[in-house]
Amino acid sequence: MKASTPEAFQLMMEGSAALAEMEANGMRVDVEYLNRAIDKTAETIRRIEDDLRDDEVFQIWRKVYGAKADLGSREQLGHVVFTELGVECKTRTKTGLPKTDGKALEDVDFPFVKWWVDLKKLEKARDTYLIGLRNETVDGFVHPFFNLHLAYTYRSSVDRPSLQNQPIRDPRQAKIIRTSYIPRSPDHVLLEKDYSALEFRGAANFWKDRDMVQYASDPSLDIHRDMAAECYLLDLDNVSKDCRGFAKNQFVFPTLYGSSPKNCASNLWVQIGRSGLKTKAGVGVYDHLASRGIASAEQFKNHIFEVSKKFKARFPHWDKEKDVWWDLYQKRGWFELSTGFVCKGNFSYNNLMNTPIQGPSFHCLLWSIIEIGKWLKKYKMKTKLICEIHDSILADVYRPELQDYHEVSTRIMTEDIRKAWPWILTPLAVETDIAETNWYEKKPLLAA
DNA sequence: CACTGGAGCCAC
DNA sequence: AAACGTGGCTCCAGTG
Repeated sequence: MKASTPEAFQLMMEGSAALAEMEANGMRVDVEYLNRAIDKTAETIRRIEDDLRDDEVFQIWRKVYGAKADLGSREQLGHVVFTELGVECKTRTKTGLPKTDGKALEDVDFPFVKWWVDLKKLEKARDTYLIGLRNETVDGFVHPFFNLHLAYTYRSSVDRPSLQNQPIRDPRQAKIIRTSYIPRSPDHVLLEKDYSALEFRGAANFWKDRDMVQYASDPSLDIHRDMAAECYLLDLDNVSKDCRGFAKNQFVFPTLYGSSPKNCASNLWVQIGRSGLKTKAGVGVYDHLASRGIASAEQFKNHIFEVSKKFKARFPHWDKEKDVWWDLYQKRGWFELSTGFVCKGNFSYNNLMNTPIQGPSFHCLLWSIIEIGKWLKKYKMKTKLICEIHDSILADVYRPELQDYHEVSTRIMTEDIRKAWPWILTPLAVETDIAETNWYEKKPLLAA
């Protein structure tokens, strides 16, 4: 048996108390808006359902299933699309049925199917987010549970409802849902601070790879941009925002967390077509790659194998240490995080790559929440912490305290923490958003 | 009627 | 040899 350290114990105890306070504070909900949004979304859903029932595809659907025809059934949709309509089925579920997820349906040309997918999105918005929120709202506030004891990486989770997965990438979903969350009074504003590149810095700090630390410290360096340049064979100044984004999420992080070059290559290649990816100069990436001699998935795969080799050569200490780290765990059966938590039990290789990054990264945030909470209490401030989302803290800030809160919270998150935890080798930085009316309207806080 | 696992989708 | 990770929530379909 191996116990966690006193430091980890203390972080867990103080963290639990700080998160309990967050729960008690709660987040203000615009209930009137919420009710209106539910009605409006329901109306849109009804309209789409009516149109779908009038579509000739649904006549076929009805012919097959009769009275049992159900627009909500994926199994029925899969049969209609991939058998009755004769669309080629490229992917199947574990149980052998045609897959009917967004990816499988995006290339199906029938307008019926596009609207069906849209219908599902709206139902998700209404059922999971809007109604889910209303069910948990009492007297205009929602008080979700913040857990420290559920994720085995010692990350947090939130439930009833989760506020850590509120839509933000799809602008329509984001607007419908995030408009519901508002400051607790006209004297307050929402202020959200998130750590910049927390997990890449976490990787550098854990592996202590000199070159990784360098990348995570020098603002003029950008690993995602550089890897985009290598993956797509671009000059650095020809890397578009999307190219960088795909390199980040389909090469750099997957590689750090144990994915194979083969998988990275396959995902990157498909994504070029799916997104219509272009270079900064506006050239299609398939065309660009073809002009550099890479015209097939097979050639691209071989290319990404080379990129992968160079990535390892770029960070040789990481490349060596990750296997030492895995071997040690296999020998002892447990491993310890930078923040003192001891993890024992069955972990996969990929768990061993991910947990020491994801856990302590969140612990940086947790430490900051604790210290900001202490400071708010010490000075009897009216500002309240109301939510955290892995690398960000949401505060309901009393307007007269805005400047103080902004300065002190940033200092705690970026400077004080490094004095407490010398294992953090890289600088830390935060970005701040402010929302005067509701969470959807948040925008970068302009320097005062 | 309650419960469960699969499938899917939302976030970081 | 190869392997991206962590969560919550909903509906459907099947079971008891």
